Amino acid sequence: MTDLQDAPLTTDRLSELLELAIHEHRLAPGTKLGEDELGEIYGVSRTIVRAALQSLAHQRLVELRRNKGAFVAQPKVKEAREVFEARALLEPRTAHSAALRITDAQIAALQAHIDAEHEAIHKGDHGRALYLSGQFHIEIAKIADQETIAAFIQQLISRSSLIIALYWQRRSALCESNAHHALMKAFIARDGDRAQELMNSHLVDLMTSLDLRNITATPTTLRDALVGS
Amino acid sequence: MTDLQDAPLTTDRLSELLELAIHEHRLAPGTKLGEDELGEIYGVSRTIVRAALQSLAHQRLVELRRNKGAFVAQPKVKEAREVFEARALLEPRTAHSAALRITDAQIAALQAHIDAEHEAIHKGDHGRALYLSGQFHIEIAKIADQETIAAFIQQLISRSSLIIALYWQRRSALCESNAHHALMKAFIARDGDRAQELMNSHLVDLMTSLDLRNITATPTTLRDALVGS
DNA sequence: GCGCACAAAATTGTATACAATTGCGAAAAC
DNA sequence: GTTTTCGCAATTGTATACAATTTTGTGCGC
Repeated sequence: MTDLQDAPLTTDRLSELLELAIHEHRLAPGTKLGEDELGEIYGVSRTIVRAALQSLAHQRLVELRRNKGAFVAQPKVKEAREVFEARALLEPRTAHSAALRITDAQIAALQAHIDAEHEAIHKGDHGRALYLSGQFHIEIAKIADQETIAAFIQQLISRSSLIIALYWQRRSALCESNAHHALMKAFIARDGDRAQELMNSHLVDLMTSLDLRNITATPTTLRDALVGS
Repeated sequence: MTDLQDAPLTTDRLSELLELAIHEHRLAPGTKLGEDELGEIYGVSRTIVRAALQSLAHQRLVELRRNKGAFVAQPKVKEAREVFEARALLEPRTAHSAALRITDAQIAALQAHIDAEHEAIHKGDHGRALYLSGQFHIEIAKIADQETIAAFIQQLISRSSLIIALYWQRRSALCESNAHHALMKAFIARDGDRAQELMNSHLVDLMTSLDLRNITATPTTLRDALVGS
């Protein structure tokens, strides 16, 4: 369970590990993240754990309840909508910029990324596939050379992963990365307008594949219902 | 110097105090924020101070250098551009939504906000005027009922304050809140398109009032030049 | 006088100890 | 048998002590 390298974990590294676990749906929304528990698992003191949890709380991946502890966040329906509305504002234009700036090397890297995504799907590792699928969007923001927006998108992608865990409705056909493939073609053609349009449809597709009708944010499992207030 | 209420400060409260100080230009970019120093000033232990500094670092208001300490951030020219590009992506559409949703009570509150802004300018309290000017934008995002986007805008506004501290060129005529007044009229008319257009021009105006030509991020004072790497 | 090396002081990084709050459970009362 | 209440266990909040790193200051050699 602990890292292979027994070098003491830093705060940032621990944050990354936890973020990855959440992103890959190994940690379900509502799960309690006890400080002592995490500290023992990763061989660090509560000081480090607390800093990492605060970091994740800042990204809205973790909810801190005073004197209660840290829990993997459970975004409400309203928050889910807001996240996708924010993505709709940021990502299409960013894809546009990326298409105009992308280099051949970056195209190759993106293609490798998609290949890895396909491989994960083929292996049935849905968690990793979902993670890579999100990273694809972040890579685009980086290609657009917009670090500030990329940071926002990164947060929104992570939160989207939580939202998918809670509100995904069609269990089959996870991560139809046809959309990513189509985007690639637009990038190769350096067609900014088309990339923007494709990204927009992609996000609409994603959102409509969620079930955001029900008002109550139903926890996934019975246990979560008891743990979460 | 310390708070009137001698109740022990919480992490969040300390973050707010420091953020306000940065926003009002009482803390200049590059200023070193020593942990012991802050702890003594506010009567809390380094534990609290560290948490607050980490929080501010997440908002990019403070830069943490390992084994060196915390410093008020000094955004580079590229970052300054990125911040305003992100604002240009988020705020006009948000103003549009706000104009369609705003209630009479919210209009009154916004008007009171503008009045307070004018008062601060009249008193010559430029720091407070700048702060209120930023809060105006955040209020709009809240009226649009977009908490997620509002949080992003809040961060961008704070960072804009640092950018203004570093790159403002016309020293006179600070915070021409005519723009805010014009926006108010669009809100009162519930004219979404006009609000969106006005917000866009307002941001362009703001950005063109900066001097982002020079490649080197020149520190404001000689001391900063020595402190900053 | 200048420069390098080593030592001391100061500051940050981390762990641990203690305080406060919460939640659970057992015991007692009805 | 059910409910209420008190107390203990567990967990988080905060402060402090210790370790590691950086910076500063001093002295020796050239």
